[in-house]
Amino acid sequence: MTGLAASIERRNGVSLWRQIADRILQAIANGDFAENAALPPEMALAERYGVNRHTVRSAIAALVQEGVLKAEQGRGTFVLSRKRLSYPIGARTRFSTGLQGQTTERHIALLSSSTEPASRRIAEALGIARGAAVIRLETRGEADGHPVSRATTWFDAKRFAGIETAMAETGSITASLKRFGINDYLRQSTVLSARHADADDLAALDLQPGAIVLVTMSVNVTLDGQPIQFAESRFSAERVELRLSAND
Amino acid sequence: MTGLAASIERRNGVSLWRQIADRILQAIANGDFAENAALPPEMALAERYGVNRHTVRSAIAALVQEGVLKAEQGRGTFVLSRKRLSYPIGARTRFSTGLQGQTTERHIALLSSSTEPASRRIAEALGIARGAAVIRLETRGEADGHPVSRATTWFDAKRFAGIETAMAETGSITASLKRFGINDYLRQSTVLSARHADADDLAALDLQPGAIVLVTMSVNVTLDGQPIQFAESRFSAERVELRLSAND
DNA sequence: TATAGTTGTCTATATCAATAGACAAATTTA
DNA sequence: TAAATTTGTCTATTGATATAGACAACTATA
Repeated sequence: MTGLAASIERRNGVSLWRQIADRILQAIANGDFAENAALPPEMALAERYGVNRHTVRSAIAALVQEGVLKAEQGRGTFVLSRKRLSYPIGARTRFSTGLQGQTTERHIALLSSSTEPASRRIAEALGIARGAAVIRLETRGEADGHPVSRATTWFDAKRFAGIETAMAETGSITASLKRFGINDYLRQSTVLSARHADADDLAALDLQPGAIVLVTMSVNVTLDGQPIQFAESRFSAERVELRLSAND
Repeated sequence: MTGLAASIERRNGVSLWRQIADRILQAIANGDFAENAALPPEMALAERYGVNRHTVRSAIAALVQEGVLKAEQGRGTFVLSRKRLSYPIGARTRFSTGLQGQTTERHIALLSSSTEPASRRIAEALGIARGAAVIRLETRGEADGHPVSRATTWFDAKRFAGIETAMAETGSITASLKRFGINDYLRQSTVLSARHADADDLAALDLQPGAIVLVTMSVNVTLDGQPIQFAESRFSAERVELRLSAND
């Protein structure tokens, strides 16, 4: 709400430069800076946060490294990257259609797949016996070549044998399910949480350590309520916001 | 998914002990430990994360300070606190009814209120002129005496003059709106994001520095679609998860 | 062309974070 | 009771984090 303001805490296990970098990222994501706009000078930021100029420089260096900012000696420091993508969540959520108008190209890349026995949680969600075989897909959602989400998805192995091939070929869950005779489906429930990104998230989403991910756990069902898919998706909180609409 | 596993990153501005503390909190919130269950011994944790025992001890010390763990010399370290509250988000979300069954007592405390000119964003959300007077309420949602959420809410000052008094008296948005002739309302839209808690969040939600908050920005409307309220709410990601149901 | 404003680099110092090892203190188990 | 297990305390060392100050290099502007 207040842009670059909001204060900084000491001795909490998070370094000052990391906290300041987070605040700047937040401000950019909130749209407080236009693209190519100049950041306030280092001395001004140092004063605002009550830290040394070198500490601010560490924060800026990290963001330059990340490709978010560009510093020019004598001129100033400039914002390169854009606002957050707004990702809709609702009963009819689809990865590719959701981002229409915000990006031009999007697809889902299959990173790996395996078959494993269902844990209790997954068995419950899919309505199958605990320990029954499930197919696990590790995927990454990409828009305009940039990673947007990282998901782990489980399907009943009996009903959806070979879905990993369909995913690899089509790059789309919706298209893959069509091959199994499912022409429409709904998102039954979603549980939302947030945490620090782990090593896998960092690599897959091209994040800097310390980044935050939004986590959704969802169940998709056929129109008559039969569960078909359980998924845990991770989104970069810096790059994505989730939007819930009433009419969806 | 994998409980206490998930690895740890170095040189990223977030100290190892803070990262380990976060992982333990996550595992507890996920229900990987029963209440009063023993944490693995310090040496085992140190080995699992590839760090020195003293680093694990720092993480545990922080969580003991927070009241999440209790260490007993010679016996072990034990989990005190419970799973996350599951907070429903949907068209008919209400603070007090949402947590039914999970808590016994809940209300909203009014921290402060003020009148200010509407920013562009708030004017748009409420469908009033930019700069028109709006009432701003700073509130804290509490359940069983523990802080759950911290919210900032804006109302059209013309239509809802004196609503701060109603809030202070009733401790409920729903009850306050009734005094203005609004017997029912819907949540029109919600935008969800996450960030590190700022100083205000830390104080209001009784969090440790470095904690993550889930942020929702929502617009409530009357049944015929007239906007009445714009709100930004912050929830502790450690203590709360947000649940989206299809039939809501 | 000065001058002011800005980022870049260097040196120095103090504190925090992390590692390492040793042993004490308390509890549980054989 | 003795041994094993576990948390608590202490000392020492290293590297990362943060502060402080000075000055160089570059840009825009009066």
